[in-house]
Amino acid sequence: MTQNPNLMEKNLKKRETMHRLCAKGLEIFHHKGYYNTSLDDILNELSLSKGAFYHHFKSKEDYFIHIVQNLIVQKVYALLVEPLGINENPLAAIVDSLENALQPRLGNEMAYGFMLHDFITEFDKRNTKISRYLKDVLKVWEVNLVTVLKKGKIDGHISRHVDCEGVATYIIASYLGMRSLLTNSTNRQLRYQYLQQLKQYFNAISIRQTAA
Amino acid sequence: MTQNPNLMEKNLKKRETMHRLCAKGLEIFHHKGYYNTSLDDILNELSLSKGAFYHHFKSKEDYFIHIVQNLIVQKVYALLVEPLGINENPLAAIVDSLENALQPRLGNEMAYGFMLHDFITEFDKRNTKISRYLKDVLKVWEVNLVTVLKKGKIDGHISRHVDCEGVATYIIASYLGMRSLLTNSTNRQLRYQYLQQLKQYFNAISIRQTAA
DNA sequence: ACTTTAACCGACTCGTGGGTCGGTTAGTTT
DNA sequence: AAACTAACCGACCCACGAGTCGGTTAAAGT
Repeated sequence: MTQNPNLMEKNLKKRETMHRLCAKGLEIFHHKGYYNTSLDDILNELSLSKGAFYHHFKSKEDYFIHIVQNLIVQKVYALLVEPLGINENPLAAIVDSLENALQPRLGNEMAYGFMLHDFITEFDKRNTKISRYLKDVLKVWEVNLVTVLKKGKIDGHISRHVDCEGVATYIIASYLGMRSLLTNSTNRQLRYQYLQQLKQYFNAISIRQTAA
Repeated sequence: MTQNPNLMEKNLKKRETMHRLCAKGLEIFHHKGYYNTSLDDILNELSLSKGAFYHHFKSKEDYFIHIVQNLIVQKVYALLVEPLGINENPLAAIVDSLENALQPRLGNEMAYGFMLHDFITEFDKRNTKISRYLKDVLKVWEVNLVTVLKKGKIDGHISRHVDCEGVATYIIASYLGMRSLLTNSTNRQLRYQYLQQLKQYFNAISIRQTAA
């Protein structure tokens, strides 16, 4: 019960190991797929044992849910939600955030930007519990998109007759699909084509700013 | 070597069993996922044995490739390629085909319309051989989309400055993503929103037909 | 110093599922 | 009718991977 510095240190150790497990787990799960990755694959890389793992997590499923709630949520916020507030014009902000999210990340973590979709499709029909957690994360993005779109209407950037929920859905759908097409090929061409067409679409729903 | 009617009959028997296996396999694989379905799951439903299976196919992988090349290709053609030729205006034809493909099919085979995407994401990073076969099928759709889009330009339905490859990519991406969002919920709302926004987008790249 | 406990170890169990193999049956050929 | 063979049977093998459990170590508490 004593809350002295020693206990603190123990907690830190625990947290650090759990974080190492989660980080490496996310990396390998995303690379090879959840069901195609055995715990030993991860534990070997970290020189940890089964015992260590089950000391910290009660199952592989529990483990992955930790990863979703700690790491994946963070990435979605950082890449897709927070950037929405940067530009005063929401459509421009969305284009910027997607362009950035589709960039292959520096280092070896290519296409690391947004793994949510890969996992959603993997767990769909296989593990409804995990699916729900993942869809919740997606919902966060959607809600934020709708919010900035509505604000864009008020601020006169977006045509008043558009259906913000519909637009958000369409953006998400096209982005998810794009991510599917991009796997295997870090294809600059594809990314460029996608962003160009997205802008075309945005033209159709935006209010042209009369220059001067 | 004798090509008499009896041999014919044998071949028919073989073909019939293989077809039953493929059809049921596609149904269950699509429902539960390839890796989540054991051969026994399928064989029990058909009251067939391991021996029968391995008499006709050399492995589970070989089996699935048969399914792709016989059944999935057919469905893609029937649902997404052939309808492109019906309407003289390609954008209208595309909208119609997608609207139809997103309809849940009659009977219990809901969302049966287009399973290609589910499989592509499942095999990505897990089985590159099968992935290639699946991507080839997707490519067929893409090529046909580009063809009708280019024809649409010539016929004066589509603005001359658009990038047909880019448009095809964008259509495919949004459609694949839409399919992801539709799983679990046979959501009429989502489908409607998607088609509305697709039309918005098409407005941006089409040449308005001056009525009268 | 002695005990307790958190963190970790690794051999083990056990269910699952792809693939094998020695059959049996029923129809065909000669 | 005997020999042959395609279609099919189902018990078995074996690898793999999630989860278990009785340890060991090292630091903390007393």
